[in-house]
Formats: sequence, structure tokens, C-alpha cells
Amino acid sequence: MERVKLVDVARAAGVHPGTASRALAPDSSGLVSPETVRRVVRAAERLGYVPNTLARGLRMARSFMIGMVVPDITNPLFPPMVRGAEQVLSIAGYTLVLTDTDNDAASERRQVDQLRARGTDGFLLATARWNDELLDELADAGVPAVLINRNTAGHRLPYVGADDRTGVSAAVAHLAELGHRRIVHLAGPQDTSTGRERASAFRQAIRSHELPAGRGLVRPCAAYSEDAGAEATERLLASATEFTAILAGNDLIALGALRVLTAAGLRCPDDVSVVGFNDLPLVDKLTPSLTTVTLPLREMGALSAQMLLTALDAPRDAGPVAQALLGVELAVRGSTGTCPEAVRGYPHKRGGSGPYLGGE
Amino acid sequence: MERVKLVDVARAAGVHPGTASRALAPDSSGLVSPETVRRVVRAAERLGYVPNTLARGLRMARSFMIGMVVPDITNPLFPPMVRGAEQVLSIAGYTLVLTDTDNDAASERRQVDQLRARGTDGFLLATARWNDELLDELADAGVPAVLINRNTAGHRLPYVGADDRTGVSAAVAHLAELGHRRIVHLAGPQDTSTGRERASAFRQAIRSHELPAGRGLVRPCAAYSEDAGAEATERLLASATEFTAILAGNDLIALGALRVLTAAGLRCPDDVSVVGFNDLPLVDKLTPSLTTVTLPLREMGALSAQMLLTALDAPRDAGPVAQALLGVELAVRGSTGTCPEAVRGYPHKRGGSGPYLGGE
DNA sequence: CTCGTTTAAACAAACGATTGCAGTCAACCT
DNA sequence: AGGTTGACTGCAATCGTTTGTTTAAACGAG
Repeated sequence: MERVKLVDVARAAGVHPGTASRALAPDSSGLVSPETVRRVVRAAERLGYVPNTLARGLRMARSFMIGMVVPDITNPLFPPMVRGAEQVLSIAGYTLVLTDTDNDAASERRQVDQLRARGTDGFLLATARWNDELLDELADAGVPAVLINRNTAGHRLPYVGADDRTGVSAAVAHLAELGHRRIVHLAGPQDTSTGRERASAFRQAIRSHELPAGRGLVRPCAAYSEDAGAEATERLLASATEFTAILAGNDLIALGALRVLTAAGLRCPDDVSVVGFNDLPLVDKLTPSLTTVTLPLREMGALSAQMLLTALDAPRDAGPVAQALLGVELAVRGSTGTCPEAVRGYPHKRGGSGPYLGGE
Repeated sequence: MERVKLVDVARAAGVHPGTASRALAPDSSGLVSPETVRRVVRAAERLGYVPNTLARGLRMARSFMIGMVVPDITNPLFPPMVRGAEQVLSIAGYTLVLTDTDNDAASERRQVDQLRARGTDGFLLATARWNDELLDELADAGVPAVLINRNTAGHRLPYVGADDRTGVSAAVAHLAELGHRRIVHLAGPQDTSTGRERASAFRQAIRSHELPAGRGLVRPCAAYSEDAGAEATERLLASATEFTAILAGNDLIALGALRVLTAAGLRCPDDVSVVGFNDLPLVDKLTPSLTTVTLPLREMGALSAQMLLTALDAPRDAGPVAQALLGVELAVRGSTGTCPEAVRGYPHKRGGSGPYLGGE
């Protein structure tokens, strides 16, 4: 059974293909008599007509495809965003093309180029670095694109993210309320906006709670990964820094921290409280369950898609680029508890019987 | 800067567009003189020519796009498959279009229709039901498609899955070795091949280990979800069935079971051992860490993509449809331990002081 | 009654590539 | 020498839509 095309519908309705085309398109259906519209629409339904997107795209110089670029779809942070975006795009008649850059800049460029060659109408990018050449190029070229989750230094492209500052502030407030005074931030990579922003918000929160502000309280990790978090925690323990709580740049870093703390004989939350970021699936079922900041991932994906859609049929440069921040929530769980005495790194100086030092 | 098209290249090389087209296509470049080929290729490179995929697709009735359909990208089971498939497809010059059906048959049909309208060259489907009308239609229509993870009753389409039977068999062997004799299987939905296959493999394993085979040992859940697993476990406890171990249809079901067991005062693995399936991220960090069956998800995705590619340029019907099973591994962790005395449901009959009854 | 004016539908030209067919020209064979 | 072959390349149709431009009909006013 051959695919039914516009000519077939037109013939069935007894009109010219051109007329049928106008009748079917909501925009132009005003140009044809209501009676004819009805006839055409009915014929289309009866025959099960589905327009050929390639032909239409060729004629209209639009592909109705949106490219979405994520660093690693395997990271549970991204699927909800993808899902939110896909839902919005699909009801608007667009198709989502997903690509995974494997956290590699070269691969990212290749993917984006390939999509551009395909005539992709716009991009949803979750891979932004703080200084990102590729994104600058896209901005220069006027390619419709929206950033998700991570922003760039220039703020030249529309951006949808979470209100990280408020999340950090809530986390610090929570810890302060539990009596913690020496809080360490295991920050995310400083070449990402989230890493920088959360670190900056952390410093500000420390000040506003009038907590001791010494150096070494913010310790950037090499990556948003468990291993990077573990490594940073080892360095932290090896240093002489005293702390009773850790605010991690994200959940994976928190998991790495927990692993190392446990290995060092420190218990959570009895000895050290830990807060994560992102609320990945299952972190609520760990022992202890992880206190963390919940992000509206799905909504971020949906909103970014919507912003892209409006950008698509807006005039070339319509006002300033939008920067949207969605609200977050602190999920208080088992990994945070009231402050014990100050805890310090490894059995160094004032050596005691174990890693658990401080007052007393 | 306008996109350079084939005519531009042809003019620059001093040939007809048709000739340029042939010169550029590896298949037909034998039809044109080597000298001309060289000239055209150089011109194309110099001008930075990238063919318009839409135009080509329209003419050739191929889009170089592959549709991948998953029930829920948010389920950590799927991202690795997507990733494996994407990698293979992208190096073959194909683009992966991902859609999420939200576990809804109507939505699935809509998505597939839309993709077909777009001229999608083939499908990777992870949504198969045991009796699946849509897939039968696709098979009838001769649409190139490969099933992943789940199969259909008819076995009419190529399929790539995991060797579930061996996984189940290893799990049961492991439990039997720990001394368990009364093992219950909280099976997955029986309208999925995985649910049926694992249940069938379970029965066979019970027989081959000569374990007591009573009724009520296989208890299908309504879905592959934590809630469904919890509900099934409640019914199990309410029944008079004795058991010391549970083999869950997948990890989510296992999590539901653990929740209910804990709530009922039963401890894992002291009172009841639990085995999952799939090895989702983080289940190794739970307390107790979950013993489960690890699937080669990424490889499954890659292989299915490869099979689809070969199917794409094979003659219409080339031999029997391939059915590939990839090896699995049992990850033995903390949720399984040596058998205590028989455990039974709630304080019924022979009423004791708690839920923990049996021998002793 | 006629001449603008509106309204509705038909016509035909794109969009950018691929490809069957036909033509050119030189070489080759008998 | 004439016809045949074969290697290249040019020509033009085609894929299925959309859309600017006629054409045809209907309408209203002077």
C-alpha cells in the first residue's frame, strides 16, 4: 500500500493540490472557502494522509528537527530534561534528535556540525563550558539555540537553569541550623557555570551566616563524578582542615565523599553531615539517605524547548536573551544531623585514638 | 553566507550538476573519469559543500535517520542502550531520533507513525509487548526494525536481548547453594517477553535443582515498578506461602519488595535473601547492596544498531530473522545470605511472636 | 449594464539533489 | 571504411510540498 500524498487527497476532494495544501495548513486555511476546507480535511482523514516532512522541509527550508546535545545520557541528570523537551517539541510537530558527546569537545563539535549540515532548525545544549568557543560561534552565526543547566560566561544565548544560589543557600541554612559552623564545599569543576555559581553562592551563604570563612573551605573537584569527589575528600582529610559538614557540588561528588569518609572510619551523619545536589534516583534509599537539592529537571527541559520554539519564529534579534531560573527544593534526609564537636582530618597532630578529634 | 549547493560545485568544476553528483557519490564515481572526479571533489572541498540531506532524502526516499523508541528514557535501563546504538549509527552516517512513549500504546503508535511520515529508514524498538499489534503491522509492512530487550510472541522481527534464562539460572543456583529451598519469583508483567521468559526459566531452574515446586511460587507483578513489587510482596506476606528468598523480575521490583519486607520487620539478608535483575546504578550502594544480574546494555544497543544497518541494505527478505542473546553475569552482593530457617508470611497459624516463623 | 473589486480556486515554479536516458566522440574491429 | 562498442557527460524528469501569480467567477456600485 503506497503512501498517500497530497495529490491523492486533492483528487479525492476534487480540488487542486495547491488548494488542498492551503486547506490543510491552519495559517492559510482562511484563504479557502470553509466548505472546501471541510471536504479536503475529510478526504485527508479518510485516506489517512500524513504529509511528507522531507518534501515540506525542502520547500520551506526548515527541517522541523531540533538537536539536543548532552554530555552523557547515562547520567541520570539528563533523561528527565530530554523527556520534558521531547514532549513539548513533539506536540509542536518537531522531532528531537539526541546526541551524546561523551564529554568530549571534539566529539561535540563534530555532532553539532553534522546536525547543522542536516538543516537542524535549532539546538538545545546541555554541554556548555564557562568559556565555550563552539557556543560563541553558534551565537555569532545566529543559530537558534538554548542552553540548559549550564551557562556560558558571555550570557549570549538564552539559558534555562535551576536556581542554584537559592539551593545552596537553603542547604547552608539547614546545616547552620543544625549547629554546624565549619562547612566545606566540594565544588564542581570551575569551568562550568554550575560549579562556579554554587561555589560563589556558598561563599556568600557562609558570610551571611557569619560562619568562619577561612581558606580551603571551597575545594573544586576535577569533574562531577564519584571518583573526583573521592579524591577531593582524601585531600581534604589529609589537610588539617576542620569540618563537621560537607556541601557537595552534586550527588556523585557526595557519594565519593561518603565512600572516603566511611573508609576513614567517619560516620555520617554522626561525625560528618553531607549534602548533595540534584537528587538523583535512589539517593533517597541509601543508608544514610542523602540530603540533597531537588531540581525541576523535567520542567527545565520543557521550558528550554518552549523558549527555543518561540525563538524560532521570532524576528532575528528580538530583545535581550532570556535567562530563566527555576525553583529548587531542599530535600532533608538522613545524611545531615546535629553538629558533633569539630571533626578534623586524619590522625595528625594532637594525635588521638582515631580520626575523630576536636573538642572534648 | 548562503549554503553552497551542488550547482555551485558543478559550476566551479565546469561540469553538469548531474556529473558532479555522480562524482561525489562513492558508488557512482566509477562512471565518471578520474580526472573529473578529482576536479569535482576538490571544488566541493574548497567551497565547503555539504549536501542537503532533505533534498537527497526526498529524491532517494531515504532519510538516513533511525528512530529509537523506548518506553521511558528516565528508566536507567535504557540510556546505555541508546548510547551504544547512537555510537554505531553515527559513524555509519545515520542520525538517531529518540522518542519516549511514556509506556503508552497510543502514544507509541503516534510516534512511530510520525517517524514513518518523516521517512525514517528503520526502527530500534525497546517497547515490545508479547502480543503487539503495532509490531505485527511493521513486520507486515516490511519496515526495517530490530527489537531490543523485549521480544514478541511471533518472533517475526530481529531481536537483541540478554540471556535472561542463564541469568535466572545463575541466580537460583546461587540461592540454592546458600541453602535456600523455598524461593519465590516476583515476576515481571506477563505481557512482556522478559517477564515470561524469566518466569519460565525460574520454573525450570526450580525443577533442575529439585526444589519444592508448589503453586504460588511465581507471582507476576502488574508492572516493572517499585510500587508493583511492593504490592506483590504484600500479597505474598498475606498469603501463607513460606519462603526464605525472593528472585525479583527486576531491580525496581526488588526495591519494592525490600521496602515491604523491612516494614514487616523482616531483615535482609538475615531473614530473607533478595535478588534483582538489571543492576541499575546505585543498587550496589544500598544497604544491603543488591545481588542482581548485570546486563550488557551498551552492547545490546550497539549490536541492535548493527543488525539494523545490515538489514537496511540487504535484499527484502534475507533468510530467517536473527535472534541474538548476549551474555549476563550475576553480581553477588549483600542482599543474599545463607538460608535461615523457613520464613513464612504474617503471624498466621502456628502463630508465633513475630513474622519470623519456621523450624528453629 | 459595465467596470472595478473581492473571493476562491487553479496553475506552475520553485526547493536541491539523484538517475534513466540520450547524446558525443574516439577507439576499435573486421 | 563503416559500423559497433564503450567511456563520459549532458539533459531533463522526478521526489512531494508550498506559495506567488494568474484566471474565473461572483458581487456591488455608479
